[in-house]
Amino acid sequence: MAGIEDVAKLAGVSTATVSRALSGKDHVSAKARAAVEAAAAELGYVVSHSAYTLATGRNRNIGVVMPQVDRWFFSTILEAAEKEMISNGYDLTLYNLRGGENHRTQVFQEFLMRGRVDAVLAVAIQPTVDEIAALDRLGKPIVGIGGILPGARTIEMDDFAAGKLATEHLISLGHTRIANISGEVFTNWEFNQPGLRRAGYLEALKSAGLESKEAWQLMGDYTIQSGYKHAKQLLGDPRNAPTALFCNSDEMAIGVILAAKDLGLRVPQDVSVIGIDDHDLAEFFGITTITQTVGDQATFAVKTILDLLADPDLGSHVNVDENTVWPSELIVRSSTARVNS
Amino acid sequence: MAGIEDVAKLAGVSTATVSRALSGKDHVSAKARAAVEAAAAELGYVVSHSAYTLATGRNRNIGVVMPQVDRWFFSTILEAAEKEMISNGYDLTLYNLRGGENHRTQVFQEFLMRGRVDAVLAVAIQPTVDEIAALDRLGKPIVGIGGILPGARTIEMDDFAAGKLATEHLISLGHTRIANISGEVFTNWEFNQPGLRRAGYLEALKSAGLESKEAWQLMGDYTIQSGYKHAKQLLGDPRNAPTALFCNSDEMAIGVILAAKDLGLRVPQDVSVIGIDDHDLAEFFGITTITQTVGDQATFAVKTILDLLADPDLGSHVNVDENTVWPSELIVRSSTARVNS
DNA sequence: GACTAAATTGTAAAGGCTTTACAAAAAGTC
DNA sequence: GACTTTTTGTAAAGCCTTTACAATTTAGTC
Repeated sequence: MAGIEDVAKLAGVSTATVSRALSGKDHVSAKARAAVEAAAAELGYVVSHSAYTLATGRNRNIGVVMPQVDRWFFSTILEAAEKEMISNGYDLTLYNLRGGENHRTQVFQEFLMRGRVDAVLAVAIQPTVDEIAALDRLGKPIVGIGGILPGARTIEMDDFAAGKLATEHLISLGHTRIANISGEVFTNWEFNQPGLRRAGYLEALKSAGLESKEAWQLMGDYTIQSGYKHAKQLLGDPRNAPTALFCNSDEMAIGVILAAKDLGLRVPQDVSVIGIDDHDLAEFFGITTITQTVGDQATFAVKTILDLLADPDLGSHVNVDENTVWPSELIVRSSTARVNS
Repeated sequence: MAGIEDVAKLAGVSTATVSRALSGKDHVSAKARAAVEAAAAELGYVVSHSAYTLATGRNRNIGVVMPQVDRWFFSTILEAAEKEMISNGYDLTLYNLRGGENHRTQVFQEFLMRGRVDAVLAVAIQPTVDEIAALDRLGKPIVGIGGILPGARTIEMDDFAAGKLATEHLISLGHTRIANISGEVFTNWEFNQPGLRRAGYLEALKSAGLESKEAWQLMGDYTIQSGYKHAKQLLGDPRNAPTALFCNSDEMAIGVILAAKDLGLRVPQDVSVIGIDDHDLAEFFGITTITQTVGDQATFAVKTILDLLADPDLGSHVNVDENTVWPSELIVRSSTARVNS
């Protein structure tokens, strides 16, 4: 393996110049830079990453922590985040917290703190105040997506407002019997996003002087299967059947549409359905939904991290826990219509 | 930040003993080990990962290279691979090659070669012979999923056999008009898996003395939308309508089912559909399919990498390019039935 | 208790780069 | 030609562990 000295020798300069040239610093003549680059290419030299890290304290590596990977929301974020990182020369190290409390602790204690990463992107995960403080002490920025983190910058859609807007849309179409299929929160370190959306739903109903039955407040798990199961149950029950459903995810809305079809109900003539996400499949199924452009959220989050890394002062307790409310808007497609009275 | 010397001082031993104790090595008395652990805990000491890497040459980090993340196949692999790695103390660094040739070159040259990773898991990606050789020279194992890599260990399902089996299943039900919706390969570094499945399909037809029309050989992109579009077109055309479709993915099979429904055709009475994957949704939609247990493939691949890392001799050119044909089997559900003659 | 073998511990070098202060050389300016 | 500015080189310190080897301690045996 060629080292920096070999390159210096071949290029006819000193190691200091090689270092300066290769890391794109000032005070290097064009000629010297070219010679160094040529020599490096010839020898197949690449700087030793660990030596670089040891000397500079920088890893050029960002840790992404999420509760799971194999669902639309998370893999979409990963896709966008990786792209933004790699094009800025940063690696993405993935920490999936699916393994429970022990696993979670291990990740924070052993991996994030050991200085393998320069910063952390927490997706739909709520680190403890202590964990955030510890990272802060190490000078490692942390940015969150999906909820508010005290002591860190965050990006989130307004889940309460989204729940309210979705419900208001249905109310504006004359619906009075409106159900909500929410999501479940399994651990105490995830955000209570389903609760907020549910609250928005209840608020909208209340403002309109409408009621929500107990039977209309369901708990799903974001999947098509779960939307289907609940909708079949609900729409098949003549005493409780609502005329409209607000689902916490587009996937569940798809499940609802399929269930309605199987019951011989037409969407939207007999049942209206609205989701949240603007999932890849939403347009295909004609789902009225509320966008959250998650890929863009991820890109923005990574940009914020890179800014923080470039100028550490930005993070110094001034605007640290600034929360960006991500814009989301209603997209009306063909799954909602005026109630059939 | 506490360093190893601080711990040594507090525990009243040398740095060498601290190192031995903390990395679980032999030749440390129980007393010394306890003292070191107590001191480390008190000071909140964690070993510097970069110094560890510089001293040992090991990163405890495995690079995963894939052409995209936000599709079922890839995110399922990622989920399983991360789990296996983290529980063995390895990090997963993600390299998504979606950005085209330049991006791909950058990843191989700058990231993989720079020694940021100890090994590479290539998913549905075909590195060049040179790239594999370069990694080999650096002593970095590379294991592939999804196709055969000359010079590396690989795991793949037998795509030809799967295509043949799927088609034979349809033939055994009396179908003679069988179409295939294949996949597209966009870059020259991805495996030609669609081609192999198509070849299996053609072989099965040929063996049975059946023909495949040009119109029955379609090119999809693995998505529900694409299955729907092609199926609607095909099933709606009275001259060409097949009685059965073999799809390269379960998602496309779902699209076919939805298209059939929209055309008023019953599945499986009027049209049979078979997919490949055993996707999360396959059971829900009652899709007859061929399993490929991708999560298990990923786990196995990571285990192989860890073995290779533990015992480098294993990789020394003896069985290097051993390919594991991953078992896959037919799961018959309710999307296929005897042809309606 | 002397002697040998085994286990434990310490010392010091190695690993490969970046940084930096200072000095020296080259280039540019009037 | 004197003076300023830019570029380059020198050389050492620093980053923090691991590990080979030597030294020391402990255990075991007769």
